[in-house]
Amino acid sequence: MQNPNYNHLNIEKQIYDYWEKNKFFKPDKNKKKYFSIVIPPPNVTGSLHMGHALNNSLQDLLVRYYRMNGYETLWQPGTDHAGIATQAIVEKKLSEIGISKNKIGRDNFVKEVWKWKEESGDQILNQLKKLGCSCDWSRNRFTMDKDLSEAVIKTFVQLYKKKIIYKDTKLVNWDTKLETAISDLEVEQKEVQSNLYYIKYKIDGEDNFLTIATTRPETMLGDTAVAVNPQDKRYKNYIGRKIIVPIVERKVKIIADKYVSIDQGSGALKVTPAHDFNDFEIGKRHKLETINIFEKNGKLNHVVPKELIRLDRFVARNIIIKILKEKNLLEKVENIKNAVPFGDRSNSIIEPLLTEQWFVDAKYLAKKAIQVVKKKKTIFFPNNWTKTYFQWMNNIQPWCISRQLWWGHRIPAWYSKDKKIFVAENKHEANKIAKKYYKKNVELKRDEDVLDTWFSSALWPFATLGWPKKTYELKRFYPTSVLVTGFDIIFFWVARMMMMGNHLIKKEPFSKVYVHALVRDEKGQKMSKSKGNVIDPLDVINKYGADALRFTLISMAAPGRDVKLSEDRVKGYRNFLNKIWNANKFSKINNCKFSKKFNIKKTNLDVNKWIYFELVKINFEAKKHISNFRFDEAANVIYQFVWHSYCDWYIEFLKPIFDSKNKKDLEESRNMSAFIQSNILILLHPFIPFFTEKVWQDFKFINYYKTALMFKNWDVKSQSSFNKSYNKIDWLIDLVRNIRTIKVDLNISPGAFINISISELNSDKKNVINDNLDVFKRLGRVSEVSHSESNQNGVKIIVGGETVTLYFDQNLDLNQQKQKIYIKVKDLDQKINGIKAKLKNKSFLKNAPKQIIENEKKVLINCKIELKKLNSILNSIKN
RNA sequence: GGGCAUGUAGUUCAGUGGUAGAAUGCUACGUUGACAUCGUAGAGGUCGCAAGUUCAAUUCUUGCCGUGCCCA
Repeated sequence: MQNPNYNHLNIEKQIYDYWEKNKFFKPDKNKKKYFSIVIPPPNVTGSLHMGHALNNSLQDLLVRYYRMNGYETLWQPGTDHAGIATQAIVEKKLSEIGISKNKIGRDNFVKEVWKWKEESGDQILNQLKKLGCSCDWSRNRFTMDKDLSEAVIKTFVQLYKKKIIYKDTKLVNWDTKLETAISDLEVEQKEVQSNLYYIKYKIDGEDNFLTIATTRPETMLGDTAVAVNPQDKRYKNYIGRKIIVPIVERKVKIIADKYVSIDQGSGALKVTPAHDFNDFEIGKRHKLETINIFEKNGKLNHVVPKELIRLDRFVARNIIIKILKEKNLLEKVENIKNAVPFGDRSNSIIEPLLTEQWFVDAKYLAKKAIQVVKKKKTIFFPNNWTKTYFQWMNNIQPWCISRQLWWGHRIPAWYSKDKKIFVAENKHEANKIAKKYYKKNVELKRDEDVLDTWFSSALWPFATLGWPKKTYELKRFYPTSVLVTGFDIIFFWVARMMMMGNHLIKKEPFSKVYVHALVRDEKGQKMSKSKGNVIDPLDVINKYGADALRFTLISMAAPGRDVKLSEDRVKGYRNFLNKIWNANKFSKINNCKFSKKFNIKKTNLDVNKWIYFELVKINFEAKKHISNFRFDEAANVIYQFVWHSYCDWYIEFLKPIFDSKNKKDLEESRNMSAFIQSNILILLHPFIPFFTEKVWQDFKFINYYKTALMFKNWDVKSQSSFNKSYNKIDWLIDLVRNIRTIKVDLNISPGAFINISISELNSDKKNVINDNLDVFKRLGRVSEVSHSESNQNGVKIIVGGETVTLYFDQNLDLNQQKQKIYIKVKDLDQKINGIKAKLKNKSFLKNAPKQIIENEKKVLINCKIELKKLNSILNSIKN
């Protein structure tokens, strides 16, 4: 005897081993069509969170679905090297044992990082296995792998030659804690309480002052102008004159620039081109001097007054305010809310800093990336992300790709002593070019910086397939079929892959981009450690199983909606697995399996045709939903079918058949039952792979279908002639429901048996009951079905327009029943009047489609019949 | 300020130009040989508000109100 409850522990691991040992995840070359996905490579430092769980559940669903249905399927896995994060982890680890990275030097440090990677880098991949992901692990890649590094270097050199990569001095977002440039996407604007200081700048040669307002008074040390709006009448006369920056006592020009808004602050703006993005632009327009006042760690440098040198910028701010107060130059201080940039890795305030960096001409690359989406070669789901994509691509800024780190792809640029740049794939090549240039051997020094991690990730969809080599995989699987990703990395990642793919391969990296939402807690709040509302997917997997978690996430993945995850939902779907488990137990007890003679076409029993017809319908719908990326709907229709059609009704139908001794019926039902059961596993496999594969094995379906469930296609033949039986059983179910309801209404125990008369039924309906007599009696708890009216007082009910009389043994209080019918009559009257009015309305008759009008007429007739019957029932109760 | 979503049952969410759905929660009853991680039945909705288009609007349009996110 089987355990009454399904227990996922042990089973999931056992099944995963079975798949892996048999190398089931590898693409099968003998297929006509292909389906490929590259995983959004998780950060090598990462561990599985709910976002990953959702993202990868969806990918696995797709991959399994297409693999089952005869596609050569590749799910390419791997991780990215996460420059900043990884370096920080290893640095911290080393410092715990008293080792500083500067002491051991670059080469040794990088060795330490590799050591760390070998030891802990696969954590998240193992967690993906727990989730059931069917990636081809034999192709696992890491963005720092040798071949991927080669692709990166090659790309850099190629883009440099085409002047798409260049070196420039620009303001970048500088992280003073990590001491590196970071991408503007890694900068998070946070609203904080700040002081807005109103500071008086003395006009040169006058005793008058202009007041400027700033939240960052310390940057005044680098001011090289004060700007006003040319339209501002208050300041018109001052334009072109000089003004003195306090403390540094620097004379700077008062300039006019439209950027300054008249009504913000005092209307006069201090301009610090070296430390503010907008000021930098103003500086360019007016050819202002840029004065950098910061060291790379955020402390003031030597250009500031002595007493401030080497002070941290926030310490300096307080001192400056003090000095201004003393000099009576601080007019007032306002408390305001403003947006301050924070680095999302270091959580420190980001400083715009003027440095020399490498850039990619993203605007140039964006052109093609925009085109392919316009031409619908790449399609977003849901479609509205297209807009976001265009908006960002159209306003794209040069991409700063150099990072002042040690961990990453080192920039393949070498410098001679006179600072001439030689970009080449290796030092040998660089030497050669340099020799040609100088006509002699010269000493070259390699660029210290590494490339942004996203630079290598941008090559992911093709570098993992072997590019720049022309491999089978590249030819077969590129463009990949679909990218599944969260919307938060559309800019980070999708856009970059699109730019690189279209430029380097001249083809879009993916045909479709499915964008899913974020996973939040049950109250809709973002999960975060500081809030303490994080649900760890691994805990959930342990408690309820990976299948239950997957089904929950998938069924809640409605487009454009955040997934609000609560444990109750997971529990509910765990119960669903248990329900199927027990239905299977029922099959086993009743010896439901395939016999050689099984032939669907020859099915005889209505109930078997009914469930088959239903299966065909659900199979069709589920397929449709999956190809439309409506995984929630797909999950839903299958859930409904399994629980409410198969378990609630079909198994109940089977019971009397299995109890009877009609061998033919028994045989047919055992076969059909096995067929439906196996198809439930087929439909559910992409959603809950462990459970379904396990049951597939237990029931030896592998012998009948000659394949592991993982490769069983979804084909079922439709049998349109079963339609009749489908409708018959539908009505029968309706009748049984009505009998149950009336028992509750009349306060009769639901187990009590009753007699019924079907004399008023039409012959079709009579046949339904006659053809399914045992089933009907059992489900309706009916002992006698008579074809004539008895003298006994019965209760009449109307089911699908047809009247049936029920006889109860006890004397009944029919008052409540009467009340209920009154309400129905009232509702029906209202409805009839509504339709009558409609049908009298000339413009309705003129404008509405024929079908609608015909339907209204039909409804009216049915309502009238029902009303008549209800009234006659009322009369009979009165007597 | 600009953009994108979103408002439907107590809750979480589907859905539709013509009769409003699911899951879960709730209530009552129930262990009948698959399953109490269960079954049966039930209650529960002015589809955010207002105007417009239409024979007909929860659905389309506009405005307003509320909520969330992204960009500046």
